[in-house]
Amino acid sequence: MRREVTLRDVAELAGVSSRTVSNVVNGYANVTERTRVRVQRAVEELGYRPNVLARNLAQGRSGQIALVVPYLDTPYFSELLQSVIRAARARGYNVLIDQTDGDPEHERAFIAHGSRRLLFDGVIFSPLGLDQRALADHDPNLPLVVLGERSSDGTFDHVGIDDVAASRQATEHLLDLGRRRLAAIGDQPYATGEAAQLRTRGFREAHEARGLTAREDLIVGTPRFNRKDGAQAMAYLLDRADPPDAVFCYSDLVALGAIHTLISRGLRVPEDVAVIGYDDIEDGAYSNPSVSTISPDKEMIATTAVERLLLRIDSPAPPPAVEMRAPHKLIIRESTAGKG
Amino acid sequence: MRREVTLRDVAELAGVSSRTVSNVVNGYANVTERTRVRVQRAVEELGYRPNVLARNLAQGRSGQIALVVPYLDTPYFSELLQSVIRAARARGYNVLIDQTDGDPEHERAFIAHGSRRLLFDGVIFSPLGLDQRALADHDPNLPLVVLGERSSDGTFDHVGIDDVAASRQATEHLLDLGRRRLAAIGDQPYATGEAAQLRTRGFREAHEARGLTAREDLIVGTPRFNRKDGAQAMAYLLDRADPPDAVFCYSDLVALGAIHTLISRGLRVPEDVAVIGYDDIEDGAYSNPSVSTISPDKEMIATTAVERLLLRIDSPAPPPAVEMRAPHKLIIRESTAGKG
DNA sequence: ATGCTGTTTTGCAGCGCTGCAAAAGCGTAG
DNA sequence: CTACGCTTTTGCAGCGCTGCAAAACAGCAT
Repeated sequence: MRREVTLRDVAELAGVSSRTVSNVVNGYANVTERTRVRVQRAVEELGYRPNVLARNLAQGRSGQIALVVPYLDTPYFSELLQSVIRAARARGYNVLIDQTDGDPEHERAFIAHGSRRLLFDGVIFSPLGLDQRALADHDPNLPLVVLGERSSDGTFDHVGIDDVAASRQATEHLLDLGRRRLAAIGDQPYATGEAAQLRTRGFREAHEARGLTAREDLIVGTPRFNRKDGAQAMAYLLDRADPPDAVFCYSDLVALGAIHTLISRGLRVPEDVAVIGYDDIEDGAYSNPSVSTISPDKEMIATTAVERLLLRIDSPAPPPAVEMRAPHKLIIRESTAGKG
Repeated sequence: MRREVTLRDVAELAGVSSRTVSNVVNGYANVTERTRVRVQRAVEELGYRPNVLARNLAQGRSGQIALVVPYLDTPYFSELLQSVIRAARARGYNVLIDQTDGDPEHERAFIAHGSRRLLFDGVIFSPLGLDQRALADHDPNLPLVVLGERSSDGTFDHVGIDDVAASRQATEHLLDLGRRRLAAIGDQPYATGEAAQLRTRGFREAHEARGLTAREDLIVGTPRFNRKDGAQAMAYLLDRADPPDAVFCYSDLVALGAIHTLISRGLRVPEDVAVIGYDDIEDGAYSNPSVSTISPDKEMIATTAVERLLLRIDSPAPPPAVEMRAPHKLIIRESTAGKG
């Protein structure tokens, strides 16, 4: 395996200094057309390609950002991931992915002062296991953008949607159908369950706004937002004396699990039980029945997050922390509206 | 922002040479307990963390591998991705992800002699837009492991499952149910459609093995293996004079799309039409009806790929190319067997 | 003491690039 | 012909680490 071609090799062939070659390669101003052409030719003749590692070291930056999410096989995240990669690539950055499984230690390792630090210039982070307080304890020099329901403590940016309003909207939709025994699946009444709690709040507020009272006994918790938990929670609800006639699920996966249980028990969706989800993943649009849902603008969340992060990376003094709300909308499908 | 602590800083404090500090930090042998402790203490006192960028340059390696797949929001890939990350992390490597959208240019850029080259020490690549010939034209110095249905040309390793056998098994399962008008959805009769063609071959062979003949007019092509294409192809099949009584879909997403069409037309699955998919994605297990499928051992594919790649990266002379077959199994669910 | 062997520590060069500031070139004005 | 300001090119140091080979040390036998 022969040695790689270096700047110096090109310089020698072109008869200029290696610094000039660097200038040409990086498209700096103030290079005469004459030399530019000469260098360009030498570059091509030798098949020179810059050594990213050396450039990184010299510049003290890696040109990479990390995207840290709890689960990659969750459609919501894999759909988001796509948009993040696209946005970052457009700005010349690579994306390093990591899945934490919601493990607090793993999450902490990514935002703490650690040896991985230099591998990325900043982090887009969707926390699950770390609560608000633990989040505050991040490497102060690490540009950080947080996704989801945590709020900013002033040292990082935060991008999310208005969960309370969205949940309220979803619940109101169920009430509009005339349903009155509404269940909610997905509550998480502990420090790291902020997202869930906001949705529960929206669920309650929707009732109150109509002079109704949410049935507290129909609010069921789940450890995760996946199909299995949804299926189990639904089974639990159906085994009660007075099962619900509508269910607000805190994610589409939960909704899919719940629907699976309903159908296999011979119930009809939405006739017997209407179901609405949250996240607008692709599966929900093609399932039987298709799933009504809250659709956050993922593309916007991703591009906003990347933009803010790069701004943070590039600015010498940390810019003021920003709270950003991406828009969302209610999408009505068969699981609440029935067949067309 | 103050300067980072370097090896030299630690060396000074500990009263040893910077090389010794390096030895301690990297756990090299031949360091006396006395010095190790002294250095260790200095490291902690100063909060030293090695600069990965500098290490990379000095060692001429990046400690990263790239995983290049066509689509990240396809559950098959996002599930695979997880396992790859886990396996790589266990061996001290980070994973850089890229999605190509099946664009041949984009794919080529990743395996060709290019400036990104140094960013990763090797690539695990699932080609879609590049055919066998284009694949051969990769940077010979790039350790490469290819996933899917291409076969190796001797310059890279290949990991996949036996598509023909698996497809045959799926088809035989449908025949065992007594169905005789079998359709196949997903054929791609062009250079980059090797995966599809192997599945079609298996479909035909299953018929032949029983002295039957596959209905060529019921083999439908699709540009991609997603829900929408599955839904459309199914609609096309149902509009025929003699619609099929069973369908072999070349991916679970295609199957989910097909089932969606069937149900919305008022047909019963599997009573009227039995459906089997391919890939064993999680959705298929919780859909209504749940989807019978061919389940490739993804965990094994991922770990094998990573292992081979690292072997290739670490060995001075390129090891001989290997063709590896991961096991698969037939999973029978409601879409062929009905409710349990 | 001296030589020998094996272990531990060190010094230096160099990975390939970019930042910085100085040097060279060049055109115009005095 | 010299001076001045601007553009273009250069040289060098240094990013922080590791590879290599030499140096220092230690233990033991002679």
